[in-house]
Amino acid sequence: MENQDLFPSASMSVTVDVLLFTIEDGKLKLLLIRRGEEPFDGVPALPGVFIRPDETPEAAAERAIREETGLTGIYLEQLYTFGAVDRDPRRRIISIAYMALVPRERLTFTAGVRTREAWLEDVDALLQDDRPLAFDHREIIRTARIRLAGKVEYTDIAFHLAGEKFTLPDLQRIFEILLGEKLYKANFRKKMAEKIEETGGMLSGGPYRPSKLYRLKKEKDRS
Amino acid sequence: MENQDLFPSASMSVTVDVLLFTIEDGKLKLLLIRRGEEPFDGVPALPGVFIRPDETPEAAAERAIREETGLTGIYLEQLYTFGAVDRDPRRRIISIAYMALVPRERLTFTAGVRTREAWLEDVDALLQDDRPLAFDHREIIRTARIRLAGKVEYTDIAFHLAGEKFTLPDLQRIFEILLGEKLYKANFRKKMAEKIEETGGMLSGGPYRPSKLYRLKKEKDRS
DNA sequence: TGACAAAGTAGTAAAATGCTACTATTATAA
DNA sequence: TTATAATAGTAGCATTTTACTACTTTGTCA
Repeated sequence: MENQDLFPSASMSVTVDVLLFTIEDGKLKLLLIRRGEEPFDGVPALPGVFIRPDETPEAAAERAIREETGLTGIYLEQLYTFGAVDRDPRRRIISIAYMALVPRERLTFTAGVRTREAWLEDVDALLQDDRPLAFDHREIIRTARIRLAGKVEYTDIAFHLAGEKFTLPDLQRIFEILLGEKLYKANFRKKMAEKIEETGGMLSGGPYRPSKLYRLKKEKDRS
Repeated sequence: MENQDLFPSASMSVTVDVLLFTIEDGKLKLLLIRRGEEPFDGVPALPGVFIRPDETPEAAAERAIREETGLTGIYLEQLYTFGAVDRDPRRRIISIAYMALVPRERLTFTAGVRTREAWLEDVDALLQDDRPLAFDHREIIRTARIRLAGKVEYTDIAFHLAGEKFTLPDLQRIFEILLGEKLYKANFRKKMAEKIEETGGMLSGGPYRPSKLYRLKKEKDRS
């Protein structure tokens, strides 16, 4: 990389795009904004910022989230770097995409300073139809959706979409939404057993039998 | 991303680093080069190039490989993008790392035009000791090693380290090297059965019983 | 007090995995 | 020509995980 080259000083703009996911109404949703300038003025897009010279990509992603939602300290992971030569019609831009996961109850958002509006969009519905999205953002979203489904199986990523305390039925719904398939209750509970612990509390308020509240165990406390 | 920003025209250098893996002498090995200029002149490093303005990151990775080995058309996948502010002592550089996998028999290499020498290094041994490596290349290698072990389990990535035709004992060795653990022969064969098909040929030449040659089935032909 | 409906548990068949031990095949040496 | 070494390949069983059904429990609300 830092190898020399025929064009050693060639430089380009680098941006960060953020895919902020949450679960709402039993659906996986994603924060979109309406662009407030060219190109793609008025078109839905992912929130994003240029990386500043003194800023890591991750810090830039955090800044993008903060600008759009006011939130800090939410779970972030790098997705992929998109670098097609013509992905921006004006000039060469390379963009590092980050996925952010947040429980719905922590999430608030308004239009950013330079953004017309912001809203949550049903991801799977969005990927079905062919509404226009700015740049290559549709491809980025598709990549993220696949990654998310894949990582549910071998990481604890799904827990970032649940709150601090959660019920097992709710947790199961999150897993099912991400995976796109029904799971068996009994087996799901057996598999979760080693990862979670009871808080002692119950979630009443709904009709019918209340469910117990759990929290995610620390990695080290697992059997 | 293509959102406007307070520093909309801030730009930086973007490079690609390549982790070219192969299997040799029962070990996972990686192509390293000795740098031929500052910074880190004379220090081992990953091969890499600056991305040209009219070139995708993937094409740049292919070019880096071609320059060092003469090879084209080998398996490539993006690993991660590294962007610590001080990862290059001179100036801000963001680097996209790519993993390349190639069967040992396809691989030849010599020092590149601007490189002093090139050689294959035992990856796990390298990660044990603390020999100096240029930039954050040690961290990049560590990240790749983990990714590789992880992806063996749920993708066909390991097959890229075997040739077109391979024996099951050889294939099992590749899996074991990547995973870092012994596998049970009988179970391994059952699991591979759906992915592979016999070529009809045998690999003789060794002492003792020859083994059958297989090839990877096309995805669509699998049961 | 009882019905509703979801929370939570039991249990069993089938499939995958962990693990041991066997048989089959070939090259080489005697 | 035969015995032997050593790997290729298979059988088979115990254990664990997964698929799936059906039950019992517990609260709210009429």
